[in-house]
Amino acid sequence: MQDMHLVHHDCGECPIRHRAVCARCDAAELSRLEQIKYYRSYPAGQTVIWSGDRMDFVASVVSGIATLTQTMEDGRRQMVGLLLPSDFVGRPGRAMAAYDVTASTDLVMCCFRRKPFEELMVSTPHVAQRLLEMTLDELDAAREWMLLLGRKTAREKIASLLAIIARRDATLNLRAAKGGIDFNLPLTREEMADYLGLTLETVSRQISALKRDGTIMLDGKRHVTVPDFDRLLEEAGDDSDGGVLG
Amino acid sequence: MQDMHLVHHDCGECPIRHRAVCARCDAAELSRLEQIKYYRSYPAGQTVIWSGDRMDFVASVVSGIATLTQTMEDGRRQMVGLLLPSDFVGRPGRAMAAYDVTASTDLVMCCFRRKPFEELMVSTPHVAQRLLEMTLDELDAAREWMLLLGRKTAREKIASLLAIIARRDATLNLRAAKGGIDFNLPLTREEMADYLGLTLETVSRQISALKRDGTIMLDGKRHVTVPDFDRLLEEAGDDSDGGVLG
DNA sequence: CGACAGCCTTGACCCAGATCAATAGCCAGG
DNA sequence: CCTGGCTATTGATCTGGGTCAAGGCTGTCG
Repeated sequence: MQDMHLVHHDCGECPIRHRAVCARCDAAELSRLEQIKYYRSYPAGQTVIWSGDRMDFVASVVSGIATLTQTMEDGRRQMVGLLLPSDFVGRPGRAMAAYDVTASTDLVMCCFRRKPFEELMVSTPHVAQRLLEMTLDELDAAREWMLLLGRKTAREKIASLLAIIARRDATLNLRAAKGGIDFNLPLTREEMADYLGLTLETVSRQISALKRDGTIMLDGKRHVTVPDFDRLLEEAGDDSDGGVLG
Repeated sequence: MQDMHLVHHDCGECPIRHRAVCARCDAAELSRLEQIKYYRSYPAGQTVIWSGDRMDFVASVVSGIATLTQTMEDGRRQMVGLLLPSDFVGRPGRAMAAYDVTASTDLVMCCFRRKPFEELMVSTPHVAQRLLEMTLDELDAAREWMLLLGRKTAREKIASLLAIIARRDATLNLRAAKGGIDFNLPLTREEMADYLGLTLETVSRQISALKRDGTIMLDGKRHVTVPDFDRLLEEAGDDSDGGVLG
């Protein structure tokens, strides 16, 4: 957000260089990517693409947060993805957007026109390899989310979301994820509700409840402090470790 | 199921040759795969792998149906994947199973030891390409399921599941998906409940309700006839078309 | 400064689906 | 044939979270 203006003509200095779809590229591959890339910025709240629209680019989130949502005809909404810096948007080989993509905060994306990118995927295996790895990670995340949506209580859902945001925030900002943690919620109550399969009233009530019994502390509506992360994980109903799978 | 004994030493005659992870392979690549493949069979109900167990193979489902489920410590279960013939099991680059894999019917899998398969992925781009494509499809399916789990009513969930099974059954058996359709439910009421984030009682009640008002007909507990597929889709709350995205 | 617009919180009430419980069909085995 | 073990159905009741409604807080703009 503060670096919306930072447009890195040199990929070598890009903050997501080692996590994005280009992570595995060598210098030669990177320069090919550099030739077809361009940056786009969106202010918070703006829609990047509507589901069903033609989409002739793919992109990496450079800074800010984007969301993927599905909407039913009667207006029920479900967020199906939360895209943080380095996450990939779009699907090679598909011309139509399958989801609404929205900038949840101010957003900068590094875009590639779809056709050249697809050609590049065939010729530079490192891009395809990394994309496969990222897609498998997203599939795992989606499946974890399925457990949350199908089986967790409202309180567990909120605790899980806070834990995930805390963890992601910690990795992005290189702080330790143990002991007292604090972070800013990047989502409104309504966006949280859309992500968790709840109503915004229930989100609000459960956050109040977690505050009431000391699992979290709130400073304003957005700033959260977690005095005991393990306790939060317990509330989330996850296996205590949050273990990384080899 | 009926072809549990069919072990195809010649990939050319394999029923999933053109849909599985090997779909794009040329003759040379296929023969390399053929060298490292082996078949395994599991009777209905048997667990293929437990979540957290070491898993040193990956595989394609040849015939039958397998399920992926996640379980919480207190026993709540959520199915996160339904694997039909040609679907892929396991994750290259990961040694631990992330989910319980269970044979829901008698099951035959075409297995590859993980290490040789990983090496082969690097050297034969067609395998990696196809795997990426399949993973992207699964990610889309998982996200569609997130909408179902987060926002659909019990009745819509049942209708959606029936529609999906009907459609998959139709493509596998090359029957037309319009007009009166019939198929066998490959899942018990409890498995359906685990998939839909419901209890088995609710599943039973909603199936009875759909039968009562003529959306489906039941012959025994497993055989379903759908007189009007569009009506079923309406009950599922999906956009009428079920449109394929380019 | 006041007014309005967005967000958020809290309360009262309701209902879809969970839970608890009883029963029925359908084999396989003795 | 009866018995026991599944699987499924159906009823009665309970409850978590949805719905509806009324403010409260904060920041921005005139």
